Amino acid sequence: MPKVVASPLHEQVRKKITRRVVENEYKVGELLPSVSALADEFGVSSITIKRALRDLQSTGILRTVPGLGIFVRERRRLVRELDFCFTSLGEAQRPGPGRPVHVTSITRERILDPAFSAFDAPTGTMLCVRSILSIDEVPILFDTSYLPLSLKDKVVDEFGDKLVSEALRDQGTCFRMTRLLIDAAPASDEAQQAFGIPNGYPTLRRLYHLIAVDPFFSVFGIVESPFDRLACSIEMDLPTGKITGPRSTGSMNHS
Amino acid sequence: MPKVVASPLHEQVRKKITRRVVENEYKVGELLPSVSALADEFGVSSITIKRALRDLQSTGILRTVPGLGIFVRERRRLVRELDFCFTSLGEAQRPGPGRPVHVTSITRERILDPAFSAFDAPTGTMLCVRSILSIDEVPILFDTSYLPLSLKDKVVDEFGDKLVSEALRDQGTCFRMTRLLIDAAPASDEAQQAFGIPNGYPTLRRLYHLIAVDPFFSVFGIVESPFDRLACSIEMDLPTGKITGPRSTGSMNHS
DNA sequence: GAGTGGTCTAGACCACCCT
DNA sequence: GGGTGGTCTAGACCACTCC
Repeated sequence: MPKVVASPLHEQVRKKITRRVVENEYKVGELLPSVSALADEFGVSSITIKRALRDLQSTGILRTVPGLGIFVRERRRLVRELDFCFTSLGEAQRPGPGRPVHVTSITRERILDPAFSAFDAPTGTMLCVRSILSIDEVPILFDTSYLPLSLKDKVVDEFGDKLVSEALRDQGTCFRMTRLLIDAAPASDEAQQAFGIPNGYPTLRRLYHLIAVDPFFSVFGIVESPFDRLACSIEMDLPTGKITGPRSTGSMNHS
Repeated sequence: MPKVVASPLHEQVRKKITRRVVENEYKVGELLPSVSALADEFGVSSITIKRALRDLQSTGILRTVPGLGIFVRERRRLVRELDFCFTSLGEAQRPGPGRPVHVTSITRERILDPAFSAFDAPTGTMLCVRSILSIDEVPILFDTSYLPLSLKDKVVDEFGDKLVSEALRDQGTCFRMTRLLIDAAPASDEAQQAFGIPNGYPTLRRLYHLIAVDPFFSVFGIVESPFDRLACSIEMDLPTGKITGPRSTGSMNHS
């Protein structure tokens, strides 16, 4: 007799709820039944329902409002053509009403994230600027830039309405090469706070190393975006291997 | 008087345990103290410890072995230069001892993932081939390819030791363009099974659309990798915006 | 058998929202 | 007040591993 191990209750419940969302039984913007109602319906304890709902947190399909209930979240995502520095967002990033870039901190820190070991990032203390770029009031990018300490006075007045790499370029710093490393990761503590996302939420990251013509000047940094707010696209001709475009500067896209 | 809301116990515990791992107090490969021991030490219930440990699942820093305990996992990751089709892994992917590519299923399916709406993917039934690419016995890529139904007989014998896109190219199919969409996402059910990763685990995804010279022939697909097993890199000259390389064909990297 | 972690439950307390 | 979900606990049961 084959050994059949039933999947855990919270997993069954999670999948049932997921199915109801993707099949539009629970519609976007709608309030889900209360935990106790779901517990009655599924014939399990309310704790198990809570467990299932909590495990759905990282999928981004739900939004819980304290005291009100749990809603089905809209899924809409920005698709951005991968460009040479990748921290810009074209016209959407121009300073203007709404001030899309907000600097959250300027500190002195070492580069600690082990992912930077792929670059040969310096180990000493650097100037660290963190900022949030929003579009239509929605935070999309969380940027952490590491700059030489000497630079502070020169660029600090430009912060507040553009990203560090943009500010430097506008001030005449000439970069000759960009190294990018694209990966995924659970949200950092800072990103959790910046985006209001829960622990473990998947993010798309772009670690960058901007190499200036001045051989002693480099900018390191990392941009994080919640997985459901940004994706990046690339097109290339196959015989040449060269990148086509960038053509469009970012478009909203249901996904 | 400022309102100070203490962070939840499970969050405090989670951060303490995380800190002990990153600061090497709990070393790689080592067994963590048992749940009850941690509960005693932190002065909380064992349930709260379990909760904290479960929330650490998606960070990939722990590995729990049933009946034994919880270990600190080694963090080592493949960094792969982004190339024109992005489903290949250079020499590592050549068929040989160990048979790195394993086809898990060949079915007929529609493309359902809404992320494909960024491409103008067909809505009809297609031939769907899923396969796992491993390196050193470790699964790295989970590929889902969607092909025209007519193609089955022609390529099916090539499956089993290479990815679909590779097999097609080796059979003479000439592609003129690749469209890529890179994003992050929680692991799909299939990826969870293929990689043995828990629900909600962040993955790096590359959706691809290979456009053949034959205007009626297209290949769509998606490659998923756990965030802690693969990252991709890119270098470009800045004045031209052209991609440098690919140079190295993949290297292991602590991160 | 004694240890491990995973599951499931009941029950209590809290903060929040609406009426 | 009565509704919501989030937190924390105690306790029971299970499957697993090692001795």
